[in-house]
Amino acid sequence: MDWDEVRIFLAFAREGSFSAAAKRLGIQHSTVSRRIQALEKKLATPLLERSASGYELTRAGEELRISAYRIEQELLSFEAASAGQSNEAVGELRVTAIANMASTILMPIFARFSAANPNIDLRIEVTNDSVRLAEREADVALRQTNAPGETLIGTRLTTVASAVYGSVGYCKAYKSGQFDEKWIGVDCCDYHRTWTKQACPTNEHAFCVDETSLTVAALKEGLGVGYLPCFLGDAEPTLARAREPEQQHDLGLWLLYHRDLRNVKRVTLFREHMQREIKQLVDIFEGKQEAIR
Amino acid sequence: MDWDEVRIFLAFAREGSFSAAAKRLGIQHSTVSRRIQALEKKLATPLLERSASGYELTRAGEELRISAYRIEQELLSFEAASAGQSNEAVGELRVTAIANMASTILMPIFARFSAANPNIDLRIEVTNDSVRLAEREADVALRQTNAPGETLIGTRLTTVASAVYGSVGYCKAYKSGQFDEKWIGVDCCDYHRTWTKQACPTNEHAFCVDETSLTVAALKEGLGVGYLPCFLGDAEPTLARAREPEQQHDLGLWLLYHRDLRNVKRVTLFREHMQREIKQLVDIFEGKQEAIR
DNA sequence: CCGACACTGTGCAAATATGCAAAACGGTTT
DNA sequence: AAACCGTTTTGCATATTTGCACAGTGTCGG
Repeated sequence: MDWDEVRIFLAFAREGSFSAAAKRLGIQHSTVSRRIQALEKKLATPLLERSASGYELTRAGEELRISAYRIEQELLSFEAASAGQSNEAVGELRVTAIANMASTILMPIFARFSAANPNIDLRIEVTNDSVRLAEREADVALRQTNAPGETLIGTRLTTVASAVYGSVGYCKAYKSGQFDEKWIGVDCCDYHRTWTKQACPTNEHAFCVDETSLTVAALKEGLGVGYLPCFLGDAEPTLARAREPEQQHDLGLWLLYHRDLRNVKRVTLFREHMQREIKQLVDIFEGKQEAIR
Repeated sequence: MDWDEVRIFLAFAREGSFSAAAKRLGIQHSTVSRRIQALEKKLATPLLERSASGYELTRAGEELRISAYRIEQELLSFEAASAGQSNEAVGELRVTAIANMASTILMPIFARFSAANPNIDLRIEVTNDSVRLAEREADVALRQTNAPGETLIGTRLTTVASAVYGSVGYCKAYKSGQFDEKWIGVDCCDYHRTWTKQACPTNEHAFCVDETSLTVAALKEGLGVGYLPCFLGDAEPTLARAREPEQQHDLGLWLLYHRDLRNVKRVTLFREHMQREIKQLVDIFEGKQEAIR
């Protein structure tokens, strides 16, 4: 029995299709298909069967999935332990961050880390949906939240304040009482969706976006007002605050990683780097206007 | 990371050399060497280092060995469970038996099982040293013992009686008091060695053998007397009992297998077959002379 | 001290697995 | 019903891995 086929099967069981599994594994779907076939043949047991929508695991397949998961955990924790021992700042470090942050304020920080640690190849990946660090989809996750997962450990880097923004022109006209505020419908994350709903209970939006960068662009066009993290809104000279930030909209910026990685050099280095750098930007994140002017 | 490399590493860690690992895995030693090299490269951690005699595992290697062992257990128990579910009498059944039995009295029984179950490919392997059923070196073991391992389960098929044999001519001459009995030195198993020592405390042997079939041949030549299982000694017309079997020399014949395999069809079938067949041969095994005459 | 032996590393040819592209299939939409 | 999308399967050329043979090295025993 080829143990590597179990790894491939696990990817398939997670993703639900050969194609998706292949994509994650970075191999061809035909290979996934063939190797799972080979596995079934060797075990003399079908592991999956066609169903109405996609595939469904058989009982044996389900059990193998569980076993494979345990094996994965076993190997991941071994890898983490062995990396912790060698204690060298080498290897790959996969960081997942939120799009709007990674492409703006964080990028120079990443760049400096990379320059300071040339032997660590840093891979930044943008993922807005929650990433499964237990399965090591990434080594480190940067997340905005007030309730970080329990099984993960990490640091609260800073507080991210948000406020209501509009274009400079829009805000001026609005404040002089020319018309009611129009809210842009946002669907980029749970927080912004909820806050918008609270601020604009009628839920009437003439314009909707599902991505923070689109919110910025829409606001610039004078289409209305909407929530933005201050570090984004304040950085745009054509935008102005329609309301000042409120504490209830504060979010923690967390740097999270799996317990097993807590002693791995490249992770601790990255954590310390982020803490140092973010500390200098705390005013920007917390929306202290003085920091801008 | 290729999980299959962990499997190969485990074999290496067990056997202590590339060659031996390759032999057990049924692949080339160069492959073992290359894949372990590849594994070390991927982990960026040395797993083994040269030492005075052979290789020695590094700390990381030792940990990987432990992880790999757990993984193996995980997969073996999955395989057993999945085979148990399908409940079909198909697949490979690896039986390990003692040489002198397998080649004589048991062979017709194996043959009948094979004929009755054409979809099970039966592999008989002769191993005198204790086999590790936990690592599934075999599915079923046939062993002579009075203390079967605790972690294994199985059935006591019958009692194997042993007696002292010599050639017909030798026994006749000896019984008529022409000379003292000469003991052949045997080293085929702990039991025979111990018994021989007890019977012949001087430990003076003009002729020594280390295999039961050699004992038979030596006895036939009239070289002396020695212990044989009755089913072997009685089957040889040119041999006669120098002494009758004693109860203290009785051994249990056990059919042993791993707990996980207790519900696997091909194993239960084999067990039942063996029980049925051996029951008919109980007189031969217990050395009841009437059975022969 | 030398030869026999067993083990590991390397070059090359053969076997095997992979990627790629096209075809087949199922489900959904127009 | 037809066209489309995403997915899986299949055939084929290529890339990789494996086995094999040989060379190099260390150990053991005479």
